[in-house]
Amino acid sequence: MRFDKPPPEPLASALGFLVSWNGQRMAHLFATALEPLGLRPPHFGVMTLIDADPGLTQQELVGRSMIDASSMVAVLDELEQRGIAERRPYPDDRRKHALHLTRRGKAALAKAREAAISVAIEAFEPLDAAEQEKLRLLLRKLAGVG
Amino acid sequence: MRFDKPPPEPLASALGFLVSWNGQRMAHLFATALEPLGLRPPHFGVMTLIDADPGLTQQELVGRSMIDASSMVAVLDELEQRGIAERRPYPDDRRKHALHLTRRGKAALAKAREAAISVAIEAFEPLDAAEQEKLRLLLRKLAGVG
DNA sequence: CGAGATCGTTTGTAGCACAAACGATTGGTC
DNA sequence: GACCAATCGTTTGTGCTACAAACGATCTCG
Repeated sequence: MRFDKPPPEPLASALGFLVSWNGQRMAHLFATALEPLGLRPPHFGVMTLIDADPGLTQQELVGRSMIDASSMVAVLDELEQRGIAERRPYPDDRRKHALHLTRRGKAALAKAREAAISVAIEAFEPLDAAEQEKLRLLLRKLAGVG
Repeated sequence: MRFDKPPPEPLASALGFLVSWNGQRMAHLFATALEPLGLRPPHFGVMTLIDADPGLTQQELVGRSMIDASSMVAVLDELEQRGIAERRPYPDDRRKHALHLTRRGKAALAKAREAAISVAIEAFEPLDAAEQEKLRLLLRKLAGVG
């Protein structure tokens, strides 16, 4: 996808298209910002979830991340292989794994957060603080968040 | 991706995530609405462009649609095979093709437009007219449109 | 005419969603 | 205590799309 130019005019008037275009652009910027760290958005999301709630099972991660179970296996394999996360045995149920971040994983997450914040600041620069807040409220309402 | 539930709370507060989530949801809803017609979003986009400006070359379509040249070949192959569009010889340059919609193509586009409009109305139902307009303005500004 | 650019095309790599099936393990039931 | 169904993580396969590189045909320009 090319995001160097704003969308052409007939499309830029359609609200649905605008929502979709900005969304894909944002996802693309985010992925680009993460790339130098060797991470893709799914990795960042999973790392964030594990950090917020250590010991989560893969099933719980799937439920919270919108990543399907098949892909989750691959993401965790990569995180584990790189020493960022580890699957520990889950007490009382040998089918499950308890996911934890390693020390290296927490450091990597901190770096990734910096990149995410800095790209967000840059991306939303066209809007002032009040406009950003208004946008947030509208999108929350559109998304159906209380 | 699962869009049946609103995004989980730690994420729903991040503006970048909200933009991205709503965008992907919108794209997904749109694709689903188009599916019964045997069309995918790229087909609809290309059909719309050809209809608005008959005789466009593939290069011009690529420039206006954010679809890359490789994929454009496949999209046009499918549209042509289904009798929706046709590649006619381009006057003065035998490398180029002039794209046109067939009568059947125009009918298919009309149907697709109905589906698109109806899904848009449904998707933006949580927002009243004034809110939708405010959202449109904010997103245009964010996208860098005039 | 010849060199270089352009247009459409083909091929290959990669990420991701989705669906189906599998072994290991668990829990409930008779 | 044995059996059956459900669950968890996993593997495999299909489909769509972005991206990059290369190609033949054709055009343009010197």
